[in-house]
Amino acid sequence: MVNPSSEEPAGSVSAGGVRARVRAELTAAIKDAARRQLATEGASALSLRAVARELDMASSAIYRYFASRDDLLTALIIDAYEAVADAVEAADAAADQRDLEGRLHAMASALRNWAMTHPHEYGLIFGSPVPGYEAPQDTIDPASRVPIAILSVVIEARRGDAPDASGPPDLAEALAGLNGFTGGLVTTVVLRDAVAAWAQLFGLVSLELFGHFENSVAPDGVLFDHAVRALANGLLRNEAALEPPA
Amino acid sequence: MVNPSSEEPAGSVSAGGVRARVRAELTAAIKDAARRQLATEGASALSLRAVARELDMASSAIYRYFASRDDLLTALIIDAYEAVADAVEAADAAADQRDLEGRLHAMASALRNWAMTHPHEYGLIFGSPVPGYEAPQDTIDPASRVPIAILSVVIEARRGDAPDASGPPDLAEALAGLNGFTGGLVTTVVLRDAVAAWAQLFGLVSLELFGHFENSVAPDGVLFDHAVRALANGLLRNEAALEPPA
DNA sequence: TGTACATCAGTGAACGCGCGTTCACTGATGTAC
DNA sequence: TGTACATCAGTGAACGCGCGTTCACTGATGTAC
Repeated sequence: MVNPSSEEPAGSVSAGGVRARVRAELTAAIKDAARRQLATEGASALSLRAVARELDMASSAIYRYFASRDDLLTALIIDAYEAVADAVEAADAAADQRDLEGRLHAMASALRNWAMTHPHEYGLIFGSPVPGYEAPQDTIDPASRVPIAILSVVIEARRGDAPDASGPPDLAEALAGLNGFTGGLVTTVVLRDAVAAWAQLFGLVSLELFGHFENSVAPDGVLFDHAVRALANGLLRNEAALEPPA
Repeated sequence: MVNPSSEEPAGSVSAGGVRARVRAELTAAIKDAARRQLATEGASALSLRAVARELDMASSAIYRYFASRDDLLTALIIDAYEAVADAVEAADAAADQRDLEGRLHAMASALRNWAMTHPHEYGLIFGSPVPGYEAPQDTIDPASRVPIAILSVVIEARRGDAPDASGPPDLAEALAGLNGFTGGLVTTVVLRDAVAAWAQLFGLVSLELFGHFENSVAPDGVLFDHAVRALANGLLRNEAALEPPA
């Protein structure tokens, strides 16, 4: 019922506007407190009562802003998706648009930086799904912004590939869901490489953040940097798309 | 205090052996019930009381087998690491040892298959860390078996690379933690590619399993197959190790 | 083989806790005339 | 500008629940002589 993300309904600009602004502020304060709690307790331990406690209000008051715990969680998830996407897209926009390798590197670094500075929010959206929580439709669009940003650069780089090398039909079918994003501008082999690249970036960040690089890879991002450069180097030229002799 | 994984202490073979065997069986039954619960509720909702309920015993009885909830969780985590590792290593062993690409493909497929058939156990070890749970030392060795198996094939394939192409010193430093595993048999550039490959496999499996491929990549593993073959093809030859023009 | 003792497995009650959500309510803020 | 009414924000008590862990205990199983 409560829909805090919708704009205030039309009404008296001064009076109604005040109420709406206060409401928006408290909504944000609740989400901030929830985020803070996320950082110390983890997603599934997120508690409405604890959030209310931090804000010095009755636990029942939260229900004026979010219909349920899951609603609050959904809001946090959407915010997190938007936040990483903002960071990644901003990094892309700040780069020389002609330097595709530079853009890819900038986006990858932005992704890793955001993850390192918001580890629990990253885990919320990129870790194992929260048990019992079913992601609603509203999360789909925000969730696709980052992968789309990365795919886009690859597509731009490889648009010129000969269309006769369009790859095996079963692969095309497996990637059919991406046609809406790519507009068929690119061969399926390139698309395969682009998805694999996104998986590698996601994998490097997640492995590090989730502790799987402990004692084996330094936490300074040097490996990440080199790996991304190598990835971009292979990906944005034709070499990496070589098919097995088969 | 309770250490269910240790073998039975020396004693009368018949009598002591019976008690120990019964104990081992119940320990396994507890872990099975816990795993079953994991599958429906997720890791952080794992409850000793629910496990006890499923086994028709008093909740306090669990404490004869595991000192605490965290101890049980640790046992499940270790089991899960061992189980994936067993699957991956078995797939490797079953392949023609001379066909390195085949071995890599076999291991990758085993990883994905295990993940698909044990999604919550996969999430337990490869998802976001369970809040408040600190992984003890005993998890380190089992956790490294899979990455080591994968690195090993790459190392074997690329052992002959010219040692003068040993790569930038900062990269060598970042990967110094891996020296114990590789014995310096391989250049740091190859090592970088190997880690990136592991990250890509992990990323492909995790993205799919955690729902990030919904509506974009078919769930039939066709993309995975093609991506792995392309990865192996590039990785096990020299081409993928080409450095950027600097 | 038989007996006295020690060890172990499992019970059930209890402690203290926190949780999500509902409900009837009080005041304050906004709206319509 | 003033008044009557509607809407909204926030309260505090309560419901019913499940949790991890401890404790003193009862029987059964194993051990030593």
